[in-house]
Amino acid sequence: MPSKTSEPLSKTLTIGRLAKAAGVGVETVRYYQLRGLLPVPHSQGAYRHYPVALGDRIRFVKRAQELGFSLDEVAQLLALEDGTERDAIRRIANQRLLQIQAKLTDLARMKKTLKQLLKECQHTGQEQPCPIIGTLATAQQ
Amino acid sequence: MPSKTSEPLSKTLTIGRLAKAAGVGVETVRYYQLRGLLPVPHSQGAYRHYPVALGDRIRFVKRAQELGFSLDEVAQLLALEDGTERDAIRRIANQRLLQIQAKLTDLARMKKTLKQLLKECQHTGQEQPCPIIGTLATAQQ
DNA sequence: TTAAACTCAGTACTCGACCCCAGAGTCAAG
DNA sequence: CTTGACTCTGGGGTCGAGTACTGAGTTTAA
Repeated sequence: MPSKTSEPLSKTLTIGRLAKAAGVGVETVRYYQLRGLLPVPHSQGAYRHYPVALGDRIRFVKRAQELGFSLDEVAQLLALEDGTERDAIRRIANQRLLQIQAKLTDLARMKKTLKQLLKECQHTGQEQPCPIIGTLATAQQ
Repeated sequence: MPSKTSEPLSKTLTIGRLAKAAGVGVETVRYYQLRGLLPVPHSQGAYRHYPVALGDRIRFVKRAQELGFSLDEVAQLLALEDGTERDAIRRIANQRLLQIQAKLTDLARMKKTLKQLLKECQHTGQEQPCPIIGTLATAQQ
């Protein structure tokens, strides 16, 4: 029996513990539930009780956000999880895929530019004002 | 003499023309000026007059934004332009480079996962709920 | 059993990046 | 010199993604 705190046998967490486990605030968990990113928890008693697995879900949301997805978009990604409405879901996933590809392309170009910039910046004299940098501001077709 | 409208000989634009040229609203131009993304224009008279070249600058800002840079970060990138403080500037550029690289890596993994997901989703039966998708939510280390 | 810690719903506030509006002033074409 | 398009400052609103707070109720560990 591993218990510093008595959890209700089935592996669920109160909102605070889930939040802590996922590294977010309780407000965020509530907000995500409101936004449909987390299922409505089956509360026995007055408090929400979330399956522990939702910690991963929350972390997934966070990661997707960092990659520039909005919560609505993340919700669509997560809709994949239930497996109903397969075809609609596949369309969405395909869109996201294209979107990701576009971002990758852009970022790659950005990286190249910046790298080039840095290299040339290191090779020009201290006093003339880094002429390549005009490139940065202009040559971004 | 190419003139439908008489601009003051030196190549400057009023805020409206600059905005239109750059594909943004005048409010955005003013806001950017406020945020230090555009130099304070040397106004002869009561109106701002911007060098035409700033259109490129604005477009650069927009593109960088799409790549997930905040205006503050873009301001740092633009600080590259004057060429003073080379070393500080190089540090910033290097940070951005790392940041971009990290995003690229993440996005690439995301793409792979999603692709895999789609493939498997197409191959599993209609009724069992796409078991790989758990992967999406959990296996994103 | 009681006090500390937690949770509830709801509202309000924040922050970034703008957008919109009012009322006044300015510019330049006819 | 007038007219209409443009610009000015200043203030407010919006939207997304939360964070903070309030006053009440609930658990749970001592």
